[in-house]
Amino acid sequence: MKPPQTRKTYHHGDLRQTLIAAAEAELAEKGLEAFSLRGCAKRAGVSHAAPAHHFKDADALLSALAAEGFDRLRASMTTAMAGAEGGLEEKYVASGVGYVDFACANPALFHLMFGSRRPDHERPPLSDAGSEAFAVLTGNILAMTGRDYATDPAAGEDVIAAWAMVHGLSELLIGGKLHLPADMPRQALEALISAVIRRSAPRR
Amino acid sequence: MKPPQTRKTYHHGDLRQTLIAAAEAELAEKGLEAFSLRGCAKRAGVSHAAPAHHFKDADALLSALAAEGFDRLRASMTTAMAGAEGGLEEKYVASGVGYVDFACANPALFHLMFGSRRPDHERPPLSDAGSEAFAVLTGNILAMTGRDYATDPAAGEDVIAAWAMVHGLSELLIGGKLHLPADMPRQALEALISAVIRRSAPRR
DNA sequence: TCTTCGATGTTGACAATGTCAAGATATCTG
DNA sequence: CAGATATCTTGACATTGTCAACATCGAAGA
Repeated sequence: MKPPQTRKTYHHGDLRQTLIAAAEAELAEKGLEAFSLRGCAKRAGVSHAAPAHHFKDADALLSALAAEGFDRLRASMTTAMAGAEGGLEEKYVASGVGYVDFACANPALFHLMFGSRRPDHERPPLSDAGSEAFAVLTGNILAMTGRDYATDPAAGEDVIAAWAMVHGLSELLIGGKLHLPADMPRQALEALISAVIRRSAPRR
Repeated sequence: MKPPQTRKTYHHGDLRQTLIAAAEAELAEKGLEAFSLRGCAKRAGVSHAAPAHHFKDADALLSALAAEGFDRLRASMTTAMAGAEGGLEEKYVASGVGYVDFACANPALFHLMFGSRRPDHERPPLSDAGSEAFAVLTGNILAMTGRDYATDPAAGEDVIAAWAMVHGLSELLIGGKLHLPADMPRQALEALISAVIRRSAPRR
């Protein structure tokens, strides 16, 4: 973000990254439905057609942003795990809380990452980032049960239940569907989330 | 759907319902991202501005469609329950399978109902339909645990866990995130879904 | 150093879209 | 039967994504 308003140089210098940051701001403010590529360009202080030199499409820009999102989702899970005290189950629950926290802190980005067909989830930069976040989850379950999702089909149920629970919880919280009391203290909310996630822990 | 192509009468006769049906077709074919009001009008065989006389907005049309979706979601859950043999837990699992089946059969509609801010979820026709679907779930949990979500806050964890599990499972299946073997027999898939849902059943 | 040339950014244009206003036509009401 | 109302059409406008043509910069090689 060298020149937030108007820049002196004809060339921007780091437009690609600036556009991704602008896209995230645009997404957070206006939501995916009202997302506009021209709006991103305006935020970055360039003309409406400048993004085309860095991203083929509007969707390509969103893909890059989604990939960043998966990286940060993974980071949110691992840092939450690092702060957890106790056994494997505590780490498992903590990673789930990290997942949910990320979703609640970045609802529109989360929506882009999971609920949209606009990014191309099959292409490497995005698919890799997604797989790595997924690996945190499967790693925890491997540690708890000794079963490897990659090789042991019996681990499938554990992994799916774990992922579905944290993901569904995230979606419902973001969507405001749960109608939780507005004055609910933050600590009580965290406790509720933890308790729900704990239910999905694999049985040994 | 009186006149699929061109009609003889100047007035349509039942444009409102026709537009909702057209919107569902448009949604299923093109997805929410590429949904177009003019496309709906074309499908219904009317001019591009005709919908304005029945729906204030494109969002108003989508709201009406989403409300229908919640009705059908509830129906999918109750019919699945009716076909279940066994005790309360079997009915609970069946209602969840009905939820997931609806989502998989109507992915774009499901996306509209839960993942979009375009419909106004606060206004009666939609909010009521959503509440009624929700009531199937809470009803089952009340039957199993004797706790009422409306009055007993201790039921909250049960209800949230149940909903999060079926909802997350639906989202992940729709999004193709689970990378299940493509040749997986339908029966095995249903068994897997049932097993996962059963994990979220309330403990007595 | 100079000069190309590719990368990067701008301007202008186009089709598609949602929405509005004005007019046309059918149906209803008295 | 006549005015009033509901319904539909046409035309227009601003906005958006994308493309093509042009402008500017920076760097690599002569």
